[in-house]
Amino acid sequence: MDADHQRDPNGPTPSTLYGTARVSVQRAVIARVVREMRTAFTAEELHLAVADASPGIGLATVYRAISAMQEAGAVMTVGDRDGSALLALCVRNDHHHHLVCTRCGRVLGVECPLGDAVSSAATREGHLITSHEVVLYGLCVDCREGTRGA
Amino acid sequence: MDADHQRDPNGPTPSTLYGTARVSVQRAVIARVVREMRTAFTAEELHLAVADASPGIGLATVYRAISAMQEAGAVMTVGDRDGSALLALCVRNDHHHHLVCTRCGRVLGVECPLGDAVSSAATREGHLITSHEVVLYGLCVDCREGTRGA
DNA sequence: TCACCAAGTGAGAAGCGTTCTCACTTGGTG
DNA sequence: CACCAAGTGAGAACGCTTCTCACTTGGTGA
Ligand SMILES: [Mn+2]
Ligand SMILES: [Mn+2]
Ligand SMILES: [Zn+2]
Ligand SMILES: [Zn+2]
Repeated sequence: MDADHQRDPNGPTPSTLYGTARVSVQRAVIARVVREMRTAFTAEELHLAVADASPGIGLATVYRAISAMQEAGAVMTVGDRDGSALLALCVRNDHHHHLVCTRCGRVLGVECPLGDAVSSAATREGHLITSHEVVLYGLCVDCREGTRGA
Repeated sequence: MDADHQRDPNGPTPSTLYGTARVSVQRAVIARVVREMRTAFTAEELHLAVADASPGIGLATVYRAISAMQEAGAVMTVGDRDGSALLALCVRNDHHHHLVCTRCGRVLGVECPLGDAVSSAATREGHLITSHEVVLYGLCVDCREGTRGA
């Protein structure tokens, strides 16, 4: 059942972001736009970018595509921005987390910084830890250089 | 400026959860109810518990109290439940995170499982990490025993 | 090839958690 | 005690997300 959450390990942009769900022409457009995304984005921002590429695609369709991509493990929520969910394309399909640049919005997939002691189905002081969420915020290499000395 | 986010280190239930904000009679009631909370809670659940102790306190007042407690560092968001923010009382006032029992809702403050490599203002592969979020989910000791063999 | 129909779509309405507005009250300060 | 910034309650408003419904699409099997 984990197959639904595993995508093609070859390359950072799998051929489909929707798992086993049907890929309509609208979803193909949305997937192409998402693959071009290098930063975190909201549903509305994605809708605008999609409308720029192919006008007429409804907001509900964008939301439904986001749900499908989330279920497929291709997109994750990495925070909120003004009440809207902040989304990011997962560029790797193993267990990982995200580093969100608070300056340019770029998102980097990072290895799980939690050790074996606090990994899936591990024990911590008598408690059974079954899952976890980690998000790192900071400056990417480029933005770090840009603000050097500021 | 960090003083606003530091509370009395003596004991797990500081005398005020509101930092420097004014403590009205309504907020005193809300603070007492929150201190009795042993599980994560939503704003509506808190409002119901507050109404049980002292009817007439408005939902907006509960939300405003939550905001004040969050700014004071006494309450943190530990997830969502059906679209509502899940909140938890912070039982420690140093840098820490939370383990939420997915069965009984109990919340335990846990030490930051991230090492020095990924701590505040640390560097990771050229990126400057300024903050992070960590939430652990699993079963507390009691619930783990309750489901033994199930 | 073609009928079938589950899955997807678009537009707008609806839902719902949260915030805001406004007239009023409270409580700390001097 | 006067002052007034801060807080309150009720309900309206806001805004993100989901739902509804009639219609279309596209994968599957005969
Ligand atoms: Mn991890
Ligand atoms: Mn930490
Ligand atoms: Zn950046
Ligand atoms: Zn438990």
